[in-house]
Amino acid sequence: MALINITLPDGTINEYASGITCAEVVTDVLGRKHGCLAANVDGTQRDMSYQIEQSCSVEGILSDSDEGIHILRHSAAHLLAQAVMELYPDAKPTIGPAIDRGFYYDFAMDPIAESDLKPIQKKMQELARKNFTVERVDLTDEELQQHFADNPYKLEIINDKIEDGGGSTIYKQGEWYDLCLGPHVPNTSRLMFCKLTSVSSAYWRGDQEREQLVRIYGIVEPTKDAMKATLHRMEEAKKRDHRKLGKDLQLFHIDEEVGQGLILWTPRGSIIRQELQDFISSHLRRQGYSQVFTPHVGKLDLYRTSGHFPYYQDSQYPPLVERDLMKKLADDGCTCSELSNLMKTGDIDGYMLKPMNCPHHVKIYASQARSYRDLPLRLAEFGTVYRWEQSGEISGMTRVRGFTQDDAHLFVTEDQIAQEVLGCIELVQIIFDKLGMTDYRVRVGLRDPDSTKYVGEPEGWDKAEKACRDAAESLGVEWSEEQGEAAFYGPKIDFVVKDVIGREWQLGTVQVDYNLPERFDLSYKGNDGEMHRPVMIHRAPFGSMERFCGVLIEHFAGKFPTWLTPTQCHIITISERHKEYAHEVAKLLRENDVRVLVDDGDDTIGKKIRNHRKLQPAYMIILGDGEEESRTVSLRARNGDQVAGISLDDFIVQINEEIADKVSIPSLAVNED
RNA sequence: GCCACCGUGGCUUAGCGGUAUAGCACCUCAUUGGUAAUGAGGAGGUCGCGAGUUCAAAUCUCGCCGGUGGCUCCA
Repeated sequence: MALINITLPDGTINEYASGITCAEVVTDVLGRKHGCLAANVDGTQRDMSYQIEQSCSVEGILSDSDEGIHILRHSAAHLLAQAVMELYPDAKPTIGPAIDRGFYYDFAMDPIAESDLKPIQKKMQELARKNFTVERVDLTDEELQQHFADNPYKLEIINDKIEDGGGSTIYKQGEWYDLCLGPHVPNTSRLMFCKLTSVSSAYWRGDQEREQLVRIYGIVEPTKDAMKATLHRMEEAKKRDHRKLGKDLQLFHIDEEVGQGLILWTPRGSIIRQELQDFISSHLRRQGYSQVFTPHVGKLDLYRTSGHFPYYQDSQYPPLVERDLMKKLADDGCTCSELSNLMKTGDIDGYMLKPMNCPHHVKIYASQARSYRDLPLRLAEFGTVYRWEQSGEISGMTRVRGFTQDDAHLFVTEDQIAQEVLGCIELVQIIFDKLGMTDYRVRVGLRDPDSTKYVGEPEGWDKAEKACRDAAESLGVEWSEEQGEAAFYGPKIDFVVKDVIGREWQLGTVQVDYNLPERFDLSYKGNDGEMHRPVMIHRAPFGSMERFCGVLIEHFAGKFPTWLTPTQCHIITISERHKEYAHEVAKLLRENDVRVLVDDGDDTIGKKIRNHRKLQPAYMIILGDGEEESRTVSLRARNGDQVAGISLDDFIVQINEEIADKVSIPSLAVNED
């Protein structure tokens, strides 16, 4: 028998007989209890049963590695399908991949309820315990057709994805088998710790026009402890959900009578928003932006010119038509669809809630003759826009129908693009740094070189794309280039963050735009005396105040830094005779721009502390005889730390410093170990 | 929009065919208390909205409104 050399991760080379399996190699190296699920053979993932014929490198894949957990999840999806097929023989399995947080499997079957998951999960555990060997089998094209003859979904995949004559593989465990490339765990006992989390619907191949499938989600962990830890993490995440905290902390309210996805900022939430806006504004002024204000509506014609009305109608609130015109049309017997047609063709006009601020800003640019000396012209506005999101998409503050962008439009010459894009990015960096937000990724959307849908000249695009890349690079965080992800009018940079349950949300965006200046026929006179077309940069570094605050609530888990905390100090009296001093302290703090709240009620001190904790003030100030006599305050921090006897004057100085510096964690009363 | 689940006073929640349960918050009284619940009392709900079934509906049925999770991270 031929001998082969196998290189191990540490560089040593062992000699084995050709045909040895991955499992045997790994066992030989790591011992019987190696815990590997599969192996990398020359960098390619293989099953443990894979027979090695030639010299190569081999590395075991452990269940707690990224690769390992992925395999575990994928195998758990198979186990789920096996369980569902035993309980619902008429179901047709379709696809079941591993995903970032677990796995899912889609079935063509009658809808099931969440309560049906328990029995399925039980069946999975039962099957896992039977410890089926998971076996890879090579099949020819004909055999594949036979094996999946009763499953049109699998046949579609076979026909679409598998080259003729190539055949493919299935994985078998017991009687059940599935079309799959693998690799998979060697046996089902590895899948003991599974939990099905939810059931929902999905369309076959994500296409709304196609069959609706039942999707079952689950999570799997290699050990009982790992499962416990994951479940605990999920519980903790729930506690910092901005929708829960928004209610607890009285930051915002959504009222069904006002409308879905429309945020009412309560007094406490408004303070946070206002502080953020002030912060952003101060940096905008430094960067040479001009603040503007524009109304919430504009004429339909404006949006015909910009292209919003014809192209994005489905995601806009329906247009507003003047009352007299409406009446006249009604008297003439005009139907709704006729009205809609008349608006589309431009035969009648109306108004629209603005879906974007750019057309208004463009009109400010165009209100004067511009010369190259005016550029770059940077127009900024906290502009509120309205979009008709699908009802099922709406969620808390992160997906809404009315929101305020920290918007700006920069009108620049082509030569200025790079520098201005960089300026936009710098602003994001300054503010993210201040807020301690480091967990975000940057996506640079570039044009698809093979497509012709893009407006503008290729040379301009090259420059703009380079500007976006360079800007992203300058941030020093994870960023990726995505070809074909550019808007048709220019490349862009997006900032993406995750919420507590791991969903990704796009916050800010910087977009270079050759299109709108064209559509609105914008121009400026260059130093050559000729007329030129400016380029626009759209940028909303935080996306919307709503989404940004939602993400921020979760980022801080409701424990905002002092400068953002709605009520920074809650003053608590020990007894009734300290009332006067408490109000004196409150008055003094207010005069020094500190936001305070006084509780001079007759609850006990313990009770008051307990109650006030719910609102997460930066500090509680406890006032009793001692404090009053010495004109001091005693502080209690959020973590329970206490400092007594700080002179009132010192405290005012210190808290004002803390507020001015925008430190992320209130630290005045925190004892250092 | 589509699928599943959910909707009881400001918040959390019991009840799931005989006109509603508790805690917190709120108000009153007593207590004047030193760092995560002092005691007693009180007020507050047409059980999301509308229809239907029934002698009787928070409870069953249907429609609507709203919320939650999900709707390609592809065999």
